[in-house]
Amino acid sequence: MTPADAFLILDFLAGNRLIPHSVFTTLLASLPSVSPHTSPRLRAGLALRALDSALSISESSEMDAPTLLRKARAVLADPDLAPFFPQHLAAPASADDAPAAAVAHLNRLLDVEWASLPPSSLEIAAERIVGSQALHSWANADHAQRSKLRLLVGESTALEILDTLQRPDASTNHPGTLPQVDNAPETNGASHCAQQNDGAKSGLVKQNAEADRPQQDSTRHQQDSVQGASNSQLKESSVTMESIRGTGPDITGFMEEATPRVAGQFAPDNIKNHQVTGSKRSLMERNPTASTYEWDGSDSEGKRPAAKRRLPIFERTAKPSPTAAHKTRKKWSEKQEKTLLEGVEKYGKGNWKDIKMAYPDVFEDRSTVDLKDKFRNLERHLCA
DNA sequence: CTAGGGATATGC
DNA sequence: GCATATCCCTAG
Repeated sequence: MTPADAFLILDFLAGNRLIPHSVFTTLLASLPSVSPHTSPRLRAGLALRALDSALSISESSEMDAPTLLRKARAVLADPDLAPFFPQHLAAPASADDAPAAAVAHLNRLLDVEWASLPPSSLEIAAERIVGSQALHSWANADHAQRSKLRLLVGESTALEILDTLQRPDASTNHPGTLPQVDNAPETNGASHCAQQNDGAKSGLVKQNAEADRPQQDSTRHQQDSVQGASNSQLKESSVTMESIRGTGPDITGFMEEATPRVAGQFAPDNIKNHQVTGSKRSLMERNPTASTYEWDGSDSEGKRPAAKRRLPIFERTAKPSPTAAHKTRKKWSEKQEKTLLEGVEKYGKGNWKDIKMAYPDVFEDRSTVDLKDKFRNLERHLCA
């Protein structure tokens, strides 16, 4: 398992409250180490998990409230964890409160924080292949990619999506349930592209106490349904890494470069729109809150009147730049350069994907190609 | 996905 | 202009 894979799994598991701490701890010990530069979400998940653990009644005997409160405060004061608690959680409950009330209050806050964790990278990827963006992803996939997708989503779901795609009026389809089909349009080229990279060391995730606080205040997401689904698969204590290791296609292929360079269609807020109503939303239904936007945001492109519908097919090239305008140049920070060198030393030159995934926050706005290009430059310096 | 060549922006 | 850094395109 690559460090990148390990990160994806950890990121998902740590933020899922329904996975028991004992199970999580076992998994953590058997995964390759993940760099201390782990993502804010992962760090927040680990912090919440620690607090959750402290507040839970231990085994047989009921613990008294003062003891629970003491344990919780110890966690909140832990220098390794404290930076990752939201302000209102980290602020110790007022000393006047009765311990029982303080514990109850903390539990309530904890519930809110768990529910507010943004979706993990794996969940976002799932959204891309079976959720709101499934049609887009499948439409752009070639034959080999679709074979991979089929393995990931299961045969029946694949058939539904492919059938929807094949309809001539797909783009103007009305919301509704997906039709059932019973034929298999493609041969199944099961492609197992398991990656071998055992350079990973074992160990526990270390917390970086001076890293940024998790910035979750502005964008809160609900993920109850996702958590419920994952729970059914993973809450059995018999889960082992063998059940995850080396089975199925490499999902990281669908994670990388999630957002196009110039314009993206991924609006995180859309995720929560699913399944909040009773009936299941069709994959064909256009997400009412979906939006496209320019990363650059330099001009007022959105205000174009309806006349654009009459423009010929050259419309696209009439936009700001003929060849997808260069994204605003961003100088590499010293931290990024050092991290890149560290990554190359650790994972080897050429394993840009692993390096990027090992330091998600450092390279948040750098693609693997950026990493490669930058290292090429750094190399030139050394040779000169 | 990665390597390598090319285009473009930026600084002098 | 040229050199360099960053970004883009594409073959394998």
